[in-house]
Amino acid sequence: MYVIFNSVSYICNMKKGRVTIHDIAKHMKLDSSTISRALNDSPRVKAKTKERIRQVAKELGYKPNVMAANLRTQSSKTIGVIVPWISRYFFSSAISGIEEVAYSQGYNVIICQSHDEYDREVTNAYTLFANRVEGILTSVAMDTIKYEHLEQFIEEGIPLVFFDRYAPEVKACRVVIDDFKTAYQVTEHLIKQGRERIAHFSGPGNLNIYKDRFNGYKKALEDYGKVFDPAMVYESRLLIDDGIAGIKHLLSLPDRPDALFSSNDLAAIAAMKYISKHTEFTVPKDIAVAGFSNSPGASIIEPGLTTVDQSGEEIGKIAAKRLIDEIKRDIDKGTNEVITVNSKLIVRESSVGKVSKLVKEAKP
Amino acid sequence: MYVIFNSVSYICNMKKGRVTIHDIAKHMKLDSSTISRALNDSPRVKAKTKERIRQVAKELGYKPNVMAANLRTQSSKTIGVIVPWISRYFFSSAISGIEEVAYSQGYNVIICQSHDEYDREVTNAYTLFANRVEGILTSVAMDTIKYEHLEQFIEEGIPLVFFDRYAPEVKACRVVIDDFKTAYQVTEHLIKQGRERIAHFSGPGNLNIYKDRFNGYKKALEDYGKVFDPAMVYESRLLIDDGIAGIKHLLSLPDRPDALFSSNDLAAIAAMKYISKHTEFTVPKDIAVAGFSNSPGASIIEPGLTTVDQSGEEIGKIAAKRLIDEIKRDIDKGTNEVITVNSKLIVRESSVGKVSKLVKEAKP
DNA sequence: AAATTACATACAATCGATTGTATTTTTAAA
DNA sequence: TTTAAAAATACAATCGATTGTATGTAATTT
Repeated sequence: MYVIFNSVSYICNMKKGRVTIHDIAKHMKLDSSTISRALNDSPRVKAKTKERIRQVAKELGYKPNVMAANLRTQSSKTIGVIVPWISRYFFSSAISGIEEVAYSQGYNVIICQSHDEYDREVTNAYTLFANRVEGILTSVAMDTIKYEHLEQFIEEGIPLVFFDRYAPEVKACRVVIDDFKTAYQVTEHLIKQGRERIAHFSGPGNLNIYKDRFNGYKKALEDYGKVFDPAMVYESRLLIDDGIAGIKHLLSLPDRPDALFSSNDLAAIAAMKYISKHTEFTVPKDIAVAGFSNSPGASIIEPGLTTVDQSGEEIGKIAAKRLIDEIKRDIDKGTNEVITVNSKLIVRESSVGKVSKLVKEAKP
Repeated sequence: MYVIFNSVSYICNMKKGRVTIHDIAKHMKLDSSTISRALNDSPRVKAKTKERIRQVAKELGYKPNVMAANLRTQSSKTIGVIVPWISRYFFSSAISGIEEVAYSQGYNVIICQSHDEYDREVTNAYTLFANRVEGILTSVAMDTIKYEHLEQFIEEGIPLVFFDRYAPEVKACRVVIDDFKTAYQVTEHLIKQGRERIAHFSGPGNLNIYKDRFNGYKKALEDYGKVFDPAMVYESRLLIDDGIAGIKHLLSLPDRPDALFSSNDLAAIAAMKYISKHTEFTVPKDIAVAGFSNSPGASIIEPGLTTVDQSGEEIGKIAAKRLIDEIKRDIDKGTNEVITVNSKLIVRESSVGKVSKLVKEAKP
């Protein structure tokens, strides 16, 4: 019979030098491999021994060092995420969904933000690579027009899944909503409310989502026999100031719009705020407004903002599931598959009702 | 002279087996230790050799494996963050600030969410420990009343810094705003607008921030000679439904309030929405409303919500700086130091102006 | 009781980098 | 030219776990 517990207290007092399986092994006069197998519940260790080992491990305050395990097993159990801004509602909810799925499957998540800048995105990609992430989830920066930093992952066999904003050139799965279709529906809705001159806030043309939304908008106009007027399109980065500048510009035109479809909620809300504070127009009477994304602000503003519901959480979850699937199955990588997540038009008061007389008068 | 580049293409084609310093060493007929030193710019390697090594490393597509380096150096260059919800604006902006500082100092950030549940917080803490994070930043869950899972870090010499919500029992630095003082100011402001019956939405009593805000509210009432009426305090988890239920309840009282100070914006906005949609009262005429945190919605809602500006980004940055300081200096750990970040009352229309006649009449 | 099998555990290499010490090469001084 | 000192590089152990192989012991079969 061994008496092994009397030195336990001594070991526990050792501050820095964490307890390793070798310490346990020494204490129990066993080999570290047996400890490892026991703690991993291998059938190669007797049940009774396992129990004893677990007991001692607990008493010694053993905590596994996953870094060591990962090095040995050549797996990091980590996935990397690059988003433009963590604090944007859409992205933070996507991250929330990603984290949810990842943790349930034993993966850690390392998060980086590109601040919508290409250079930072490249640095982030490098960091994630050095950390040997097993997969990447990303929504590309507004500034990104080269993609080698993303392609390197695919070349090395590390799966990559885009969500929301993707790089068409890169052969990777993408989880998106049908931007074209939903933008079409938004525009159609505005047309059906009797609007004649529908303006559009668009984002940087290199991003698919904005291109698609623009195309959906344009197609709807054409299908319903409205003239498409380039002067009605205001392209920007869709920040608050852009929304203000955009609406200011559009309302100053001789032939001003009677509706606005913004490619995101942020700019739409900024525009609405500007209209109600600094102009004599009212929403929706004089100008109907619709946004995109259904951010929390859309249901707070008065009148409620018509927008497109796009659940970041759901998109994040689906993207994470797909990524982990690719990691685990170790196949199917590099397919260009497109996963389309449901999105739907949410009609609120900002776009409903007949256009006001004012607009008609303003026309020639 | 060596001719070493002709086999490079062969190596580059090797998919899985990543290039290591040993591969470079073999190719250059050098020792891996020299490669390591060269890539780390050690003075022990000749400048010319370094240049050659860097060149070959690049050609072979070498990417360092930080996991291996970390294991050897006993450092993970990673800090862990546990927040209740990533998608809450305050937390996502705090994370944004944390990430900002961390990356500038070469640290990665692993993020977990507790969903405001104790059990998940414990699991998260365990995961972060296993990943050998060098420090922890956390804002504790609403449900947390035991703290061993946090204390273990301090016991093991891993610095921990609280931000926003802290555990008073745990001997760790905390980065907070002066909740008592600002809550006092909010209440004072409402009193100065001539409000007589000020209600309060409070959060779970085990969380310092809500306790402090409540105490600030109470103290202001006392200082200004108002009676403190427990019936005017509604305690909840401050979610949207809680805000609705709370205002419903308060307005149904025989002696209803003429002002509301909510411990967060979410519930305040929910209450305002309820008031304008389902009652005959108006804000601020019949009931003034103030919130806490200055979330984006506060400036979107009409009338604008009076609230307290509390920059998540700044708090996150300061907390991260402090944590990294503790990690690096390897001293000063376990001090109970409190770092107070500026916060200030933002007065908007929701609380300004004289109280309406209606209220006076309702009084005895 | 001898031989065979199954079971439990030990040994040793390995993952990819870092780092103290030893050795070789180069340079400078005698 | 010989030798000492300095510079450049090689050797080898290490971080903490995992895992294929070897070894020893107990259980089973003949």
